[in-house]
Amino acid sequence: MAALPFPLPTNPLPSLYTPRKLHNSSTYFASLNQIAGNVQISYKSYLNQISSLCKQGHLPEALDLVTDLELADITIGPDVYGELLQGCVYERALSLGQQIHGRILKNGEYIAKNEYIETKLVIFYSKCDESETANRLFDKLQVQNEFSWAAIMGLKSRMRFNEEALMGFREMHEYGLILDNFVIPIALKASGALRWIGFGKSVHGYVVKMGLGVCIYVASSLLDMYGKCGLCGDAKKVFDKIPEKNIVAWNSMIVSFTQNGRNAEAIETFYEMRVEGVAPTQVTLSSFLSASANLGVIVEGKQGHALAVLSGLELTNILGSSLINFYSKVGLVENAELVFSEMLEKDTVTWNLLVSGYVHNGLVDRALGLCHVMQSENLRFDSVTLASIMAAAADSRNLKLGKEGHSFCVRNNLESDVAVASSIIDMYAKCENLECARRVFNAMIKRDLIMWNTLLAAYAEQGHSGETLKLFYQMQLEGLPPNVISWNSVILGLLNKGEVDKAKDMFMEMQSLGICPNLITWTTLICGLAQNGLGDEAFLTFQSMEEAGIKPNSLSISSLLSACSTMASLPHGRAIHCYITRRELSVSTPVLCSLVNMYAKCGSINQAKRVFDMILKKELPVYNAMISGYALHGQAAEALSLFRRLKEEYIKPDEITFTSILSACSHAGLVREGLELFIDMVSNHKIVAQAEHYGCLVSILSRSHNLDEALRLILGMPFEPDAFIFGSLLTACREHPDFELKEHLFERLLKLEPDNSGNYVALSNAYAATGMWDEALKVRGLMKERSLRKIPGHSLIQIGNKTHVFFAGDKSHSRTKEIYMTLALLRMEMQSTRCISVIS
DNA sequence: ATAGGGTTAG
Repeated sequence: MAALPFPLPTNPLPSLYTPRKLHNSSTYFASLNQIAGNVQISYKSYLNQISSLCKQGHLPEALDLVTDLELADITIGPDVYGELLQGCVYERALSLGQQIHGRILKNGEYIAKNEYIETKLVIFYSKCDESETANRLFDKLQVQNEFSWAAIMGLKSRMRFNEEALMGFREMHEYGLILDNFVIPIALKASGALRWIGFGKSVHGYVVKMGLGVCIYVASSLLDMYGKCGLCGDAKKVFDKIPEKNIVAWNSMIVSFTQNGRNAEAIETFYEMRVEGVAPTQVTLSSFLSASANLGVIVEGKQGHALAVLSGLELTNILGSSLINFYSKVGLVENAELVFSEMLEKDTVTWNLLVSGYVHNGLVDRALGLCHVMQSENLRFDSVTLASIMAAAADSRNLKLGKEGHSFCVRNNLESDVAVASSIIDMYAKCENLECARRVFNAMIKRDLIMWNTLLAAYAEQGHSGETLKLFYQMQLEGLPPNVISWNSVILGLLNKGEVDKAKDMFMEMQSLGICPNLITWTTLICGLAQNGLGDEAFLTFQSMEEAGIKPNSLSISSLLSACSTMASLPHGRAIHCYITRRELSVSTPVLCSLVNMYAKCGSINQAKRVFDMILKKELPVYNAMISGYALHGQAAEALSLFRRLKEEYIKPDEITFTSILSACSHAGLVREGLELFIDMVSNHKIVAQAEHYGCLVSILSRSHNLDEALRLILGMPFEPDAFIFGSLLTACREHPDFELKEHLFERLLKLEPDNSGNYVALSNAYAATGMWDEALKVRGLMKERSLRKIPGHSLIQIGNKTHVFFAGDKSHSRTKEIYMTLALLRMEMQSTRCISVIS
């Protein structure tokens, strides 16, 4: 016998491989006894040594011992090979395991046909994800026991062949094998992945019947399955019944909440876990960070980061990515960059996240810069990042970025991804390039509901109700039933086209088909009614919405407030303001802006100022709203002083600010200020002048009797004049006696916007301003003929050098004779007759 | 057994 490299233990321990419970194979015990009978004591010691070496991962050393035994001519039993294979399973040591497999085959059928060894081999190949070998061996098995079944099902589940895994589960049951606490988690995982809640629930029933619920593996799998199926309530019930929750149970609960959008509950559960004194892991913290990011809660997320550092957790891909995601979602880009630089290992997701983070925070240049770095390091951004880049391009109407992204997709074959394609379609639509959007849509082979909805929304937004409906029916012909979002788009398209009755019909029809209108449906309808001049109906609808138990969120509140502005209805606006206060709804910046806007547009500039003053931390949009309010009220001095205050607080004005301030100057006839501001905008702020800015300039110039100068300016513009510019010109030359000029402008306007009632109003006002009442009335008649409705609202009326603003139902100005005249004009706008009588 | 990023409606 060869010398041993270490002394033998004097009191050898019993064999380490005790059969797992539920094992009932008789051949297994037979082979064990056979070996035990004719083996010397040293065999057991060797087995012990081999076993402990295997457990510590010293597989080559263990193999050396086996060689020693072979050289000593000692018959090696299945137990030794079993230990070795188990070691290979722990280490996922494929090639070593294959060597051992070879030795087993060499040693003849006695070992190779042993059930225990056969099973172990199936387990080994399964764990190493060697599907083919594992399945081949499994099919050749003499006895397919619970162990081999569990291994094969685990393999199928890892390969995401979830249906197959569940079929196996069923088959096992049919063969009368016991479904133990090892296979049940696999079956539950597969049901969760497939969202087969029915199957999952029946497994739950079995678990209860067999009393397997006490097993923590089974319980946490159950909880995970319910979470994956979107049933957080059931997940919570399972969770609450677990007497001693381990970290996996806690994590699964937190993950379930996060993945179902119940972020607040995820955070709450995390705190409960902290109270219990359970130490968080990476899984805990990445989910917690995800929840914090979704809620935009900075303090919590930072606590998570601190805790990760305190717990000494490594900054792995997943934890680091979660941190980057959190910091960029809450706007702390520098922190995201810091984490990124601290990470030792980075994968595509990490890079992509920082790119998306930049895009999300409007740092498009930095995002593109990072994309270049990625490319130079031969890393590719994948479909997920591209989808978010395209969404950003869509939001910022950045066609250039969008096209760059699109061509990248084409070059890298990413456009076949439905999510990417949808975001490309949306980008083209938002950049008012419907043809390109349509082309991308048509080129797709596979189209999902979201993609159809994207295109529907694109046509609806532009008021192409006919095309929207066509698509709506086409998708149904292709077997895709529309959902609420599809219906919402159809209704929006009709409302944008002014087809109110059809929109209302659709609203009824969707309900009769069992599609429940959601918050957006209601808001769309309410705003559409308001925009089509049906204010009272809009408010009745708002009441119906409340009765239906739908609570407005901050976005729908903003929409409702702008509906009030459209109607110029102060009472309705006040009602909503009260509603906000009464319900103690959170007042976000957009809501505050809409409030300021609403009060200004409904004629109550003082109330607007009061809301403005109440805002503690004033951001640019709030300033913009207030400045535009002053502009509307002709209070140019106040607008200018607010503009100065903005600069004092180092807030950078944007193009919207300049639009408002320029229009204030134009209404007040401040020529010098207006021109200076225009130059400030272009040269200091590097803002490219848009049609609105030129429009204001035109009206400034023409009001200072520089109509010729204005016309020259338009000819020198870098783009074609749009409807806004013609509109400004028409308004600007109101008092100009040139009848033909007005008609010409009107014709150009109608070509651009045939259905805009505002153009008719502008022309009739222009006629009226020079006393051409008959012509003014004729235009009104034409409007009626074409069944265009005048939208009630404020009116800007030029008298002499000054612009006056009037609001529907506003009596506060009706003092002077001048005012009387303008009120008459206003009446005329509203009713188109009776104007003469008011004047007299 | 548990873990990170995306696309549609106002």
